[in-house]
Amino acid sequence: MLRGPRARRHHGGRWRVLARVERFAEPALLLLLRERPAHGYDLLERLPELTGEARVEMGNLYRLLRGLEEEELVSSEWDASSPGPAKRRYAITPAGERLLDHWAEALRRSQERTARFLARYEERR
Amino acid sequence: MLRGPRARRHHGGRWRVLARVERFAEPALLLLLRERPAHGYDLLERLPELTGEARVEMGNLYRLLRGLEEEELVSSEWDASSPGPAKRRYAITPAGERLLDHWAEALRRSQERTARFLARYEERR
DNA sequence: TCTTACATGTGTCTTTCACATATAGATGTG
DNA sequence: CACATCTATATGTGAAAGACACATGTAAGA
Repeated sequence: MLRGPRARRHHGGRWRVLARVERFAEPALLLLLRERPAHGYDLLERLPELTGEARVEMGNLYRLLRGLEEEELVSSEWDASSPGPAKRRYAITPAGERLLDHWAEALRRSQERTARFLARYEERR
Repeated sequence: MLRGPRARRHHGGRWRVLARVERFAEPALLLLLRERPAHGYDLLERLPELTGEARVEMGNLYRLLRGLEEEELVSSEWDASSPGPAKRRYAITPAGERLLDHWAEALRRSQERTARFLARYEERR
């Protein structure tokens, strides 16, 4: 129950807690794409700037990108211009920008909840 | 992909984003129990003080409490003193308090990550 | 030639969580 | 008394997100 990907056993019989925001990869991708269009591998390398220690797994990233495209939150096309393996270049859509705005609001509310939690935690530490 | 329990369809064909912290019910329970021992139903009513709009579902709460007890993060005993249906009174253990401390640290790191995200979001809004 | 970096994917299992349902004692209301 | 409601604790089940492993192909460099 406490085991698993988000709270892993770790040397010394303690649980490693990450306290990640659910589906944080999604707003992170949208934010990176709002700054500039990019392809998947590029996003994979830039994501840790936003997600930190909690890396996004490669396979899931590409699935997430295709999911976002199905929802018309991003668009993509094969980029034949540059050399090397074929790459798909993604760009954010207006609907994607609106969703990012909603994420930002939700993240602000999340910040407030967590701040209240931490204040209450410190109260009688 | 964007559907489901955490991002629900909502009037007007838009996705409601909640941005909750994963497994937040766990530190919330530990914090409430550190303040004073309580039984499940009592915790169920007090949890919204910490979780806000994101309610904890009853069935999952009792499962979570038993899971925490298996890990010896809380202890419990049947409370025959008060009238009404039998209730199980939970208390936090020293291991539970240590885990709560780890959650607090993780939540602070989460706050910083989210703050960086929001700052970057505002940058070129 | 062989390895490594770049680039995009699929298969599959576990964990978390939502939603529905079951059980039972106590209390109030017609 | 019958019936509903509140208190209290559970189980069953299915969907979504994510971890981990693997597959495929191009290109550059040792």
